[in-house]
Amino acid sequence: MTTPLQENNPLETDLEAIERVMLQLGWATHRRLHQELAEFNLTVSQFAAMRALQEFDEGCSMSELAEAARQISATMTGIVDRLVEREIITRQRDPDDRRALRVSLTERGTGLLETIKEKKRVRLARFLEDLSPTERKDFVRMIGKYLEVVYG
Amino acid sequence: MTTPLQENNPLETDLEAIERVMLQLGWATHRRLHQELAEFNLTVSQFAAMRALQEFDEGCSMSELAEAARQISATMTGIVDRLVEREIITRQRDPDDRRALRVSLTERGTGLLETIKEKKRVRLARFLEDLSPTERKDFVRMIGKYLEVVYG
DNA sequence: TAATATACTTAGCGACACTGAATATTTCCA
DNA sequence: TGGAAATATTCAGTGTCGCTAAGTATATTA
Repeated sequence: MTTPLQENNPLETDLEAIERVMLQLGWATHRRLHQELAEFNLTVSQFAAMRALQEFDEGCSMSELAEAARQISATMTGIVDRLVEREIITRQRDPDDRRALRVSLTERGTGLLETIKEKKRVRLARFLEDLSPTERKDFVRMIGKYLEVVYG
Repeated sequence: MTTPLQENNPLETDLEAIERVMLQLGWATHRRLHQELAEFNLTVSQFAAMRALQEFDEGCSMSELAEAARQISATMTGIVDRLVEREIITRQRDPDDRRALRVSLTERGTGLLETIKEKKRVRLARFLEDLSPTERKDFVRMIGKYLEVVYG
């Protein structure tokens, strides 16, 4: 079926372990976030859009937002529709290029985002307490490298 | 708005960095997987169910599967419906408890799962090459701890 | 054996996420 | 300048989630 696992090949065993743990991490993270966000009546995609938007100081276009949140713009239209309706973000014609729209977080949206992030920080802090300063640095570095190599 | 970032408090800065990188990891992982699975006409939830199923040697009940894949059973019914239709898994009455069902991967399902995992391993191997054996061990250990502490 | 508990499904709703086509605006170039 | 091509976005349609509430069938127990 697949290449048999070589007991004495460390690369092979590490690979199995990391594959397993990363898949688990990905799914667990997503499901947990989905459930946490339900409390705020937000979906994971909406949250991702809000986070992406926060990275742009002056707002951005629909296509920029779609790219940052890894969506195609047709999908983003619906997500933005619902966030605009709830006054979490705004969407206005760009005066310079009247084909485009400029999207930004409202004050209310920014506040909501911070509330949610604050809740996550509490759990995260418990994890960090168990790591030494060096381990913390290494963790960030390794995750960063993982993102870079595996997700370009 | 939120507590200002203390430049000289290492825990605080690490927390920001990890919060950022983990949110990014969660969303990037999910979106990438979503797109990769499209090639196989599978959704992320279907893949999660298949992976969960693989952990049970003798198959499992619908409720066990739902719990392992972090779904409620009503949702799992639909996911399983579609996988059964495509002969990726089977669902049969449990002879011992006729309320329950036993779900298992078919041979075809197992093969499909391995094909997908194999593709992921290629990218993962590139990441592992850049890490020392010690770093690899630390990585697995830290992700494991993260999962345990943050997602219980 | 009747009440209760368990295992699972159905129905219905809102939100994705995709494709393909339509619309409006801008840019490019002959 | 005038029209084709490129760009930015939306709309329509389809299938899958993921949830709640309500229903069916089987098992347990008082």
